Amino acid sequence: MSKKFYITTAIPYVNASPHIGMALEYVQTDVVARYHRQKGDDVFFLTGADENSLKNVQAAEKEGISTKELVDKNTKRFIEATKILNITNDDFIRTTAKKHFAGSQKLWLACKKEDIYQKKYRGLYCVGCEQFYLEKELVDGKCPEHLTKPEVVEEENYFFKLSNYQKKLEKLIESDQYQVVPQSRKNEVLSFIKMGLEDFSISRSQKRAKNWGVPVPGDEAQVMYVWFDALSNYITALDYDSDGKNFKKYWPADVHVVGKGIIRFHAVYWPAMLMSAGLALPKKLFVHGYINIEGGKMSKSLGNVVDPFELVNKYGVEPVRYYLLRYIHPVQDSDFSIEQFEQAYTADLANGLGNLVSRVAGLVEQNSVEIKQDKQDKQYKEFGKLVDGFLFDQALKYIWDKISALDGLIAETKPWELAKQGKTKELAKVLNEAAGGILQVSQLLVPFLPETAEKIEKVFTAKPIKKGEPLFPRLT
RNA sequence: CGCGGGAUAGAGCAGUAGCAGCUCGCCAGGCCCAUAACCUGGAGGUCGGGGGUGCAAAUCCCCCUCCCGCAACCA
Repeated sequence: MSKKFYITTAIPYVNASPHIGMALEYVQTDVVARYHRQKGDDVFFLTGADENSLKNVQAAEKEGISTKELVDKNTKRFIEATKILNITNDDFIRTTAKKHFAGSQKLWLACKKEDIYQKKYRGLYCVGCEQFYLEKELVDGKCPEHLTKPEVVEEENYFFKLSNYQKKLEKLIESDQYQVVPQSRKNEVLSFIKMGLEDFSISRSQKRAKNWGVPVPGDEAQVMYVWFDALSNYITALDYDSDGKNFKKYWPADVHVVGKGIIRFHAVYWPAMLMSAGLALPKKLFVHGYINIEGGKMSKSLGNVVDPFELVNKYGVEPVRYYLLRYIHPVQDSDFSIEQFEQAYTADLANGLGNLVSRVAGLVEQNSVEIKQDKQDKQYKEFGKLVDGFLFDQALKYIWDKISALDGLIAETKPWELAKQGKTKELAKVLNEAAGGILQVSQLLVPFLPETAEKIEKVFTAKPIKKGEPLFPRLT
């Protein structure tokens, strides 16, 4: 009986095409999913799109198209991104889906009555931005964007009584019953909780929501605040609405993967909502960092957005996956640079792995050596720990240390000399060791660079073994 | 006193107490099987600054400087 493993990414709002940051999240999550599949677990990997965000409405207005058209168009781009990045998600939830509407409404109704209440909210609202501002965010009492005075708007909304869960949440996080990784993020969450939790709004008026989003059950005048509905995607995708078999089988999530910007929603709001509804809680929250460009934030207005499509088209999927996993720090913010990317390509992929494969395959072919497969599945405890700990950079370093050791082995044993001297026995021994090492490397590589791993395995299990084309041609 | 992250060789980074390390670049040698790839050796750092604890600190404690994010109904 295999173990179930449910892993999710966050669902981005789709007001624009996906950028490299989302690609990072996709790839990281994909590695964990593939790793668990390789171990024989019954994996369900979910990703999707938040289509109910007001940002989508605003983006559609700007483009002069309907919101529906906009989300259809942009969600398609996110789905394409998962495809070109070779992401193995089992489902892609769109929050405009019927079952999502039904599911998030069901969750709302499942929450304890005393946890959801109505309250008047009063705030400074900028019509231009269509959002509320805090006093301190204003410049001279004016909206920093439009330089106009915001209106005082009063609206009655539904609130969630987060304050009821302060103690429970603190214990939940503290005890690692819901484990926040890395530790520094856990500390951040704890100190946030300890500062005192305020109730948060879970609805807005239809008017403010522009008639877009999930209606509050029993109150047509209100639409769910996007977080309430967005978070529920993790269960609605499993057919929570109909109490489907996926929900029964896979919930709770084993890992939620999210960016550092939305940690509170996942570490605090989400478990509180689930507790209120009497549902099981997720087990782990992995928080990754952001990708910076030359030390600064990536943003459209600065025109420094890195497009994953362009990268993949130019260099191929596997180098992009490799770079994101090896040189973008798994949890800290990291700089992206194309120079570093190309350097990694040349040094690690072309000169390192690619060259080693050609080298050994060539030696085997030239000397017609027979490579015996020893099919013993070796356990790499240390390596497993790295992947389970989301230390993708170190896991790849571990693999590349092996590659480098194999290059060292060849330099030391000089197979070409053994061949000249007619020492066929020794030659066969050395080349078997090298080929065996490469096959081990390809096994370790499977979750990270699936296509490359497959190619390597094909080369070294072929009969007879042939050198073939370079895995990673040199950049010109 | 808002919260967090960062400051380590020319560049990019790893390293949470025990001789300061990796990749690229640079210099010198080796090899010639391989994608002008591979291997060995070398130069280059007072680990942001100051103080403290320890036999021992990049690593723990305190103070300071600079950089970058976030500041809850914003994904």
